[in-house]
Amino acid sequence: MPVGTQGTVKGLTPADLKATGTRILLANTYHLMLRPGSGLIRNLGGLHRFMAWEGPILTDSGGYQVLSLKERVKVSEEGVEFRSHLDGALEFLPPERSMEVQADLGSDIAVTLDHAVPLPLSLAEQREAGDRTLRWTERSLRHARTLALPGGKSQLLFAIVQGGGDPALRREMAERTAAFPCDGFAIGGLSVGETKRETWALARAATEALPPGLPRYLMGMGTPIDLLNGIACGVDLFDCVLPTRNARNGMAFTGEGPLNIRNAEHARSDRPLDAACRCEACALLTRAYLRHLHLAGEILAHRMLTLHNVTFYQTLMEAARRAIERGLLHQYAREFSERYRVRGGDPPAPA
RNA sequence: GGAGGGGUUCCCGAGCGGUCAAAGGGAGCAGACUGUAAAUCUGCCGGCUUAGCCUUCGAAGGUUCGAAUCCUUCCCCCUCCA
Repeated sequence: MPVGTQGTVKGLTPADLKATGTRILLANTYHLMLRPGSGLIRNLGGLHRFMAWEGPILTDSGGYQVLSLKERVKVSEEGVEFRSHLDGALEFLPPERSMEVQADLGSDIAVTLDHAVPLPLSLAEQREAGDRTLRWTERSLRHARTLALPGGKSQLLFAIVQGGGDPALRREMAERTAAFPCDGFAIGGLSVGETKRETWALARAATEALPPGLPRYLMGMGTPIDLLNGIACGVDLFDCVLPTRNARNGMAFTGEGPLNIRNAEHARSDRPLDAACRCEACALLTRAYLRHLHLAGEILAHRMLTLHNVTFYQTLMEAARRAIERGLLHQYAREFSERYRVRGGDPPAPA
């Protein structure tokens, strides 16, 4: 899922998104609640109509903003208190309100409100946040069932697994989350300070405790290698800002690893970003031209790199799906990893 | 012809006797970014055998323990008056 926090995948039109192979988007409760307001979107027929996107939308509950806006947030048992980053107004977001906003938006998949915490953190605090998440999950799901969506459509509900950085606690939280009646499960609170090795141990601890027949969504990750590792751990759905944000910051993902289009080595290159890519940028534009656009601060650079990166990610997922169908996922992941070169990062998939 | 202002490290531009290899910005070079307060942020940015040394503030000479800063001459540029 490309990330469309504010009801837009920055720089791309719905038609662009279709061309990338995107099927489902993510949008954000907290941001759309503050601006333009969920009531306004509901009155205009819901988020799909508002942003002219016909495909499915998953809405994040706002739980991540507890991390990303931590200096303007106070968490209590009742819910999350935000000091608006737009005008400083006090906004209270209890689990019930998050579900109401998501119902107003009319997303196809709503996600329960969770309490995400950064690592490292004391085990007692990790447990406290996990327990609170379970109580909030219960409240979120109970309240969501009382809500009507615009146009009478239905909405799937995903519950979020927290549990911090301890695999045993993670497993316990996943088991207790799995007991809730819902349509799928999200794994949150990863890539928040732990090592990659720990990330995958935690992800596996979670997926192994979740029912095999329902979708699992790994929240917020990751790099191309992360996605393959996540799939190997039994994850079905991902979202991440890397392909879009990094595109705007000059980074392009390729089969040979990420590249920084600002780098002088591309100044005279008439190669495309990735010769194997089907996107418009790769079909028509050279690295030298894209570098020029980026250094000149031209908006087209951001659009083209975003289009490329999202296409690259969707192509990677299509290839993974085909590999799974043929029982060749591990071979595919190994071959991809061998070609994909990252300085100093992204260790190979766990056994 | 007269009066005045100025030439600073790639560019713009501060400095106006020591704490100056010289503020700040730009450009350039590199890096970071994982449920987006991000078209953002960080580092480097004269040279070297880098806790030090060498070269540099239009040019040359001088004053001084010490000069980008003061003096002399010269070379350029700009503004106003004629």
